Amino acid sequence: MTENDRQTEEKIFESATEVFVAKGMDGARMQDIADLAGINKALLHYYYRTKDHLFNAVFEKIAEQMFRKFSPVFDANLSLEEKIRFFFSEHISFLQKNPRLPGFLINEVNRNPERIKKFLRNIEIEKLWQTLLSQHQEEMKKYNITNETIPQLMSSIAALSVFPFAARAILEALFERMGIDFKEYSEQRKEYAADFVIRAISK
Amino acid sequence: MTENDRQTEEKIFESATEVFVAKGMDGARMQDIADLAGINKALLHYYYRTKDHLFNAVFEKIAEQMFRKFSPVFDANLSLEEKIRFFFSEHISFLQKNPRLPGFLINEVNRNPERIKKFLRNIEIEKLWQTLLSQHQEEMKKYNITNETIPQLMSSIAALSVFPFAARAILEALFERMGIDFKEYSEQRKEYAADFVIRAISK
DNA sequence: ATATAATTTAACTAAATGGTCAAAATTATA
DNA sequence: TATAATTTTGACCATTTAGTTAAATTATAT
Repeated sequence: MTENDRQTEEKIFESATEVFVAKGMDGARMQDIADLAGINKALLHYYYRTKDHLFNAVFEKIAEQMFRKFSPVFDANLSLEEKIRFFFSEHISFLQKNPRLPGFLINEVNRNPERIKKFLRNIEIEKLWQTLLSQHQEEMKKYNITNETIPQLMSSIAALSVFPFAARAILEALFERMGIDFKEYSEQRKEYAADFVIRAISK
Repeated sequence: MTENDRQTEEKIFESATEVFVAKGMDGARMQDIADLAGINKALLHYYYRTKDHLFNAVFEKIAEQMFRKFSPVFDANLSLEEKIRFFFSEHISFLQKNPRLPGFLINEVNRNPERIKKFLRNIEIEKLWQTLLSQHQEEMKKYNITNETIPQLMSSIAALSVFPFAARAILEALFERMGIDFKEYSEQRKEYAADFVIRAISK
């Protein structure tokens, strides 16, 4: 039954995602994935031949989700400032719903740097890049953004969005003793980070 | 022989650090640590009873190193701006020498959030906090830093310093195709990040 | 209905892994 | 130098784990 089929495969994939994200590739157990999916362990191997296959499928999906969130920034017919606000709002909303993804990605990318290289080869970064540059030539002059500082700026923007979620456990440990709630903090962050960047690039 | 003793114990600890940082707790193998230390696996258990014991020792040391780098900021008789520059310069220099620590910490802290909570309980954060507040009351007014935004600001500073190293593999994959060298980037970053923050908090 | 194909399971295997132990080697001590 | 204490080792064990297999069950086509 193709319908039932799809159901089990999907259930396996969801369970695998949950376990891999929580425990990482090395910490994840095929048995745990099977249990969570409510199926036999052998069935995992029927749908995804090996742990590696299953993990790769999960990783690709997650990486794709993470990076997809960046792309609207490149098309949208918005000013640079609007794009920055839009990005933080969208990306942090996504991370609020998927708070463990940053930690997962950072872990796996460190464990196997080749994987992300291969993954990014399929994304035409140069193209997106050129789009962005041509869309904002005048603004970049205005904001004093040069080719030299673009990587610094881009990585700073990513840092401000992603880091709090990657290091969430540390921040929560600190916040706990200051009476700060992480949820509140991350909600505030959408605006704070956007303002922060915009002030930083305004001379 | 206490001297020789110290040597093997140290060698074990160094090897364990290297392997744990590279592979994480779950990915690390006691055999690999023993091999790297040039000793028998049984000897690991002679000095550190279990893998957990050994890992805890390594983790504590690394966490301590990471957070120690923050503390001079609290004593130094410097202006807020000087402290910011000082921090980025010092912390990024440390990370250049220990580029894998951020990824390691983020991974392990996500795997076991309790560990970092326990660790931070031994650091008198409230005290450091109060020191900082009292040292810079006027400047905080000048920069429009309120009690509300302090967590946002602090986490932003940490993010700008730590994130590029945690996500180094991703950045390198991107930079590779833009002809940018990570070493150069991280050297530039000390000044860029400091300027970035200072502009961001100046109205 | 029946044969064929696809899905699911229980039981099993081989390899890896953390940990143990008794003996050997080395070092300290009387 | 003899003896005791410590350090180091090789061989071993129990458990865990990814992966296999053959049989059973279910769905599909004729």
